[in-house]
Amino acid sequence: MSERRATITDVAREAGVSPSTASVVFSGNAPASAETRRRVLAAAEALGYTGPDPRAASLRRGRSGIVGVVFGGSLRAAFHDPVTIAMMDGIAEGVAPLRAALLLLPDETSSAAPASAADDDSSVTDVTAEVPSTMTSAPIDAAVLVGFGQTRQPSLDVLRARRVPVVIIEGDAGPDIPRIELDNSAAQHRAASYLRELGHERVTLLTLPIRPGRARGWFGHADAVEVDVTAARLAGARAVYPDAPAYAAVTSSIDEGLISGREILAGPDRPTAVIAQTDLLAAGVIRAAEECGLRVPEDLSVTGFDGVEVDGLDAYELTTLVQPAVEKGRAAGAAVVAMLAGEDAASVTFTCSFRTGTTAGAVPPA
Amino acid sequence: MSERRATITDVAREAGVSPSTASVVFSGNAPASAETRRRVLAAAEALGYTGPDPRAASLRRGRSGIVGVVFGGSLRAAFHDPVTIAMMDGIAEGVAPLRAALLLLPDETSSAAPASAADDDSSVTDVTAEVPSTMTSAPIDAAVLVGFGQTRQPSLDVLRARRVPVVIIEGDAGPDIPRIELDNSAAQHRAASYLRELGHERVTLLTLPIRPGRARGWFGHADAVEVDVTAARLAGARAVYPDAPAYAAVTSSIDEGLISGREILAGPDRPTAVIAQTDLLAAGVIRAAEECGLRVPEDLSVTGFDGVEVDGLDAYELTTLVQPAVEKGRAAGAAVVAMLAGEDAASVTFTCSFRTGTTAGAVPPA
DNA sequence: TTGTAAGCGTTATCAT
DNA sequence: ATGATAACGCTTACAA
Repeated sequence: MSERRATITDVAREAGVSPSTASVVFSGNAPASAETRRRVLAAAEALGYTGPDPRAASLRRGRSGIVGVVFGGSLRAAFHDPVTIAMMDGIAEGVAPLRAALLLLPDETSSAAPASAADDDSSVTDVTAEVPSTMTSAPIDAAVLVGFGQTRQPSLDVLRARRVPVVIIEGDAGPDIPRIELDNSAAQHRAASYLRELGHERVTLLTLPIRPGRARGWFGHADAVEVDVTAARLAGARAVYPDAPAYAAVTSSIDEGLISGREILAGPDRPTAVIAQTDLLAAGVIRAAEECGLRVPEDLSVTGFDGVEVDGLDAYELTTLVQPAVEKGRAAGAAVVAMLAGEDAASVTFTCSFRTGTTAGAVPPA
Repeated sequence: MSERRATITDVAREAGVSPSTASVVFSGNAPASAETRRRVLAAAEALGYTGPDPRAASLRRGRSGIVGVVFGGSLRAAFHDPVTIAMMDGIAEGVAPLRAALLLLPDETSSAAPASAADDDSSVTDVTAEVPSTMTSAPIDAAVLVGFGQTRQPSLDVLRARRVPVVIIEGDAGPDIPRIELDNSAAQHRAASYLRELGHERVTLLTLPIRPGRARGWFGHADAVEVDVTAARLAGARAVYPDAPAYAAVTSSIDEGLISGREILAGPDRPTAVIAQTDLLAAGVIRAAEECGLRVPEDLSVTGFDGVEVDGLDAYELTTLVQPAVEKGRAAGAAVVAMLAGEDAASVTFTCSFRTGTTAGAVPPA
């Protein structure tokens, strides 16, 4: 009932041409006469042939037309972040010349399964043990690493061993890997300076997590800040306000900002300004301020970071640092295209622009 | 400088075994002695061989280990919707037995590019013309269609022609395609009944778009509702409130709900309850109510739909219909697994559960 | 412009 | 438990 699927050879035979000619008609990689094209296409239609099998084509070509996007966490977490989504958009655009599609590769550490009995027998290290199987067996031409901490080294090792070209966004993967970066520190410095010019002295910093897994709360100069982005933005703020109290959130969301904001605003020495490390956190702080009956920016100034559209913040325009998220993705995509073309891709650092919104103003009179 | 990449044949030779034996060591598809395994692995390490080339393996196996996820729009739009993200999570879980990765296939209609001169010459229809090239050339084993309107028929045709197993979430793709559905109408009916029991008479419906591209605004019984989800939920509400005024949003977001909410609450005959078709819209309506100085639920009752966590709605627990979004995805994944195993997958309809939150209460005294 | 030929690297089958 | 062999379906030199 279901006969063997037609191949390009069948189509060629039916059309009375050679397989290579038929191939050329489908790929367009060489000229073919209109008449030949017509015959081949007609034969294809007659046989229900829908075009070259991508699996066979990719073996022969050595390219699959797929670019992997590796996240340092769950899909859910990644897509909760508007910046990540914008970057994905950019990556898709950037790799467009390749006509490539994006393969989602979440890189969650699988709990290290105890290996088989023969373990101490073998001196051979199974480097793939702590790496999702898709990472080793997905037919990707290149990979973009997103939001990568030091933690994900094993996956990176696998990719390098496979000689898959890799570019990393916001992270350090060693000297050979092109990086797409942001001027986090300088940018945050600008926002802090702005507040200082407005006269703010009592400023609190609301940061991203300083360490994976650490609980929400205050931290001091003694606490190590292990997350790069957090550290960079923190440094920029600290350059202006060296001794500002700092409070670390556990994630970037409005609700998290609200919870953190409540605590920050509850203290005896209430700040006149809060520098939040993301727009979502800033939005939450604004909510917290509203709860306390504080007006923004009259009683409290709030700055964010990212420049994303925060859904539900309609009434305000956030004073924030707008990062070119889509362009970061686009640059990563372009880097991939370059590497695949045999050129070597340079690292890029993007610059945030400071946007004066409506959420930061003069320091309130004492 | 860069010599040819080692193949499994090289590894086999180095290890003194046959290629098929080496293959077995890597795939685990047949038993191999510990000693053989050790030798092969050692040879692989020595040669820098990182495992079978996925492209070759997928040609031979006839499987790529990739499941496509097709969105009826841009990635950006898709990932803006928390329900979609939850579903993606579920799909990933559902296809886990396949050890497959997910390929993103946005299905935006490319502006029909005028074809070459020889056009009227040819009677052969190029069915792929209005379909993204990735759809025709991506090595996917199966596809999950998400949020699909009638619009995307061409892509579906391509997939069927390629004989790629397809399952569709919230949409109708014809009798042969397994569907993952929700009891939208019945569920919405429950929420409406609840409001009626609370005594509400003046109720306004805030719906999803009734037609792609239509502007925000009021609509009546005469207006055709072309979007399935919108129609189903609307019908459920209309069964209880046949003549309730209805207002269509243009998307599902808090800000959109806020804008719509303002207009809904501004009228002369202000409703005592709003039935919103999504949680995000409901959240926006609540914001709008707050703006007018209306208390929820004392002055205005609001119900949502979806049961997602709305970031920034901390103070309320939405009265809503909780849909099993993750399970929908999981079911789609399971259907894919079944179809790939040669079984045929049944359609599934999931049931929403009504959650009594804090946003709907008794009708305020006149 | 079209045809011929030679793989691309792997794995399933069937012996042994 | 291991080995020999034959595809999997296509594309690209190269020749005509």
